[in-house]
This record gives sequence, structure tokens and C-alpha cells, in this order.
Amino acid sequence: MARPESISDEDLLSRLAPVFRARGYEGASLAELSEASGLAKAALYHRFPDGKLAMARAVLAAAERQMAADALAPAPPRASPAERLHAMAHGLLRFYDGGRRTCLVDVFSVAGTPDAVRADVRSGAARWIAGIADLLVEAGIDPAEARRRGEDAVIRIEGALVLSRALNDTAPFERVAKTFAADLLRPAAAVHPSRKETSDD
Amino acid sequence: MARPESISDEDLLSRLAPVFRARGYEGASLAELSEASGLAKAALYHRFPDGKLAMARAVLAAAERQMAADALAPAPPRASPAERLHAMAHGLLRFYDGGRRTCLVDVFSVAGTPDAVRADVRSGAARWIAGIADLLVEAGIDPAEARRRGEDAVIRIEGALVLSRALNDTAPFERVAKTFAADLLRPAAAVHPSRKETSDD
DNA sequence: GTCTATATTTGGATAGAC
DNA sequence: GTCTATCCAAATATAGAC
Repeated sequence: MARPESISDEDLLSRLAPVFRARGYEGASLAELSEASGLAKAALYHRFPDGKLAMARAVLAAAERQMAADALAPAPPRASPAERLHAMAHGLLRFYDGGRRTCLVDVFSVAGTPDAVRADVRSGAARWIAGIADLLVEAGIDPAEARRRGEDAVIRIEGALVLSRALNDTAPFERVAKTFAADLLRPAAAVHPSRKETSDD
Repeated sequence: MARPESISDEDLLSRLAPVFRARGYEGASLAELSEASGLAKAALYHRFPDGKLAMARAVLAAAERQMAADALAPAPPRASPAERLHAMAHGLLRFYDGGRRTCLVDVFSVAGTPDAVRADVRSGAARWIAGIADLLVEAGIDPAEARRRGEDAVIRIEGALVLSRALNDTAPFERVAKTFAADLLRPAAAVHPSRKETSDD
């Protein structure tokens, strides 16, 4: 521990990520990032010449890779869509630590975050939705409906994370995870036979 | 414009609110708050001796009042639950500017926000859920189920706001608002007869 | 490749004039 | 009740030794 030893990029990102997750882009100070990583500020600038901006983008990219591994494709592609969706729900519970972890899509999309990061968030969220929709299409769901349900899935995940955080109670997120697969595979929606689509305003 | 004229508390809060909404607690700087309000920093401290903390709490309290007026009780109490829920959906669209406005429950619940503000958010979110649940009970829904649906409503609202912000597209929020009333009043849920509740992990 | 030390700007908050 | 001017701490970022 006496000598400065190099830390791998992967390890480094895994230590920086919790700071960005918890504090958001603006809230994550270099002092905190330095302490969390065990590297002095100048060393962080050596690894990330573009500073905090580059750190945030790298953390976001790593999160997307981990999400893809943990949640989008944890079950073998040969498994049934239902099995894969249950595996996805399980992966989401792990990825978000049962609802205690903040989602970067949430904290990095607020104003004040640099545009480059926000653009990454936008494309990442779109890929996330598309990934879920693809799975639902494989399950025999109409593409347009699959797209809607992919959005619904992300909406429920993000909303449950916000509510669990606000209430300081993981129950909402756990409940959403529990009904995740069934909600996405529910029958043809049977939309209110007598009033098709609610025609308000 | 020559003489300093007093501004009403209500007007003042309505000018401070967008800054907190857009930037969150930490992101909202006194420089921005000063510019948005038209008051010098020292004048803001005269109005709010406890500084930014007091401003945030006052803005949050005002938002809760406006939410109560716009969304929770815009339709006459005599109206049917379905009518009141449609009115609520309409009020939500207005309150969140069609999905362009951030929710304070989201941005004020992140770490870095003072505990006093986070506590306000927690109780406010709980009241919000309870308000919706009460309405559903009046509609004849079982109290436990009404509570769940109240949480679901807030989850969908918060999630849709996050997604609309992340994608820079109001469509997700608009879609949630459109199906809001019908989703909350849907039939008995008919929960997956053959596998009650998904027994994973 | 990491460190200590520092430059520079911006943050929240105050003093005191009017 | 608002202003200008200022204080001090913390922010991002860099210089230069090792």
C-alpha cells in the first residue's frame, strides 16, 4: 500500500460509479471521486484528460454494458421469452440493489449535466427500450405494441426507483420487479371495450 | 425599474421554482435564483433567513399546494370517481407542462439534498399516494388494492417524467396521462390464475 | 502514473449603505 | 426591503516533483 499501484480501468469505473449515481453529475465533486477511487485528483485527470465529463461518460458506458449483461441477456437466448423476462427482472433487482441504487438515466438527464452526457443517456435509454421490445416481439407481440410495452417497462422501473428513493423504502421497486414479466406478457390488453382509448381533451 | 419594489411571496416562489425544478437542490445556485427572481442575493436572504434550504422547502410546499389544487381536486367532489380521475390526468398534464417539467419528488430525493427537504419530499409523496388511494376507495376499490394502485399511479407519473426528460420527448408522459384514469379503474386485476404472483427467488 | 501544491472560479452567506 | 461589496469555503483544473 506504500507505493502508488495502478488500478484497472474496470475497477476504477466501479469505484467512480457510486458517486455519480448517488450525487448526479453536478453533485459528484472531484474531491469525492478522488476519495472513492483512492486516486488523487491529478491522477484522475491523467486517466481522464477531459476531466469529470469523461469520467461520467465512461461510467455511463460501463453501466450500459453491465445492464446488458445483468438484465437484458442473463438467460440463454434459447430460453423462452417468459423465462428471459423473469431473468431480466432478477437482473434488475441485482443491478439496482433491490431499489437502493439510483439510475443514471434519471440523475444524468437533469439540466446542468453536460450535453454530451445527456446525449449518451438519450441513446442508451432508446437502446434499452428497443432491447426489451425485441424480446417481446420474439414472444409474439406485435412490434408497435412491443415498443409501447418496452417504454412502459422503463417507465415502471424508473418510476419505482424514484418512489423507492423518495419514500426510502424498497417495497415499490420490489413490487414492480415481481410483476415485471407478467405485466409485459399480459394478454392483448383488452382495452376497455366500450370506450376505446379514453377520449379526454 | 428604478426603485426596488417588493414582490409577493407567491410570485417569488413561482420564479424560484423553475430553477429548483430544472437544476435540483445542489444545482440551483444563488446566482441563478437571484437572476430568476430579480432579487439580489442579499434580498433573498432577507426573505429566507435560512437561505437556500428555506427557499427549497417553500418551493416544495407551494408545489404541493398547487398539485392539490390542479390535480387532486380539480373536479367537484360530487363528480364520479372516473370523472375526477380524468380531471386529475388533465391537471397532471398541465402541472407538468405536458411532461417538460421535472418533478421535485425526483430531483429533491437525491443524495446531497438536505435531510429536511428530503423529509418533506417523503411525507409529500406519501400524502400524494394516499390522496389517489382515497379516491379509488370511493370508487369501490378495496383499500389495500387502492393503496397499490395509488403507488402505481405515482410510479407511472414519475417514470414517464424521467423517460420523457431522458428522451427529450413528451410522448411517454402524454401516453401515461391518456391511460391514467382507465389504468387506475381497471377491473379486479385478474392476476394470472395459474401461477399466482410469480414465485421467483 | 501518482503525488503535493496551487491557480482560478464559483459556491453560499453576510455587512452595511440607502 | 433591496442594494453593492465582500468573506470564506469548495469547486474544477493544472503545474511540476518523483
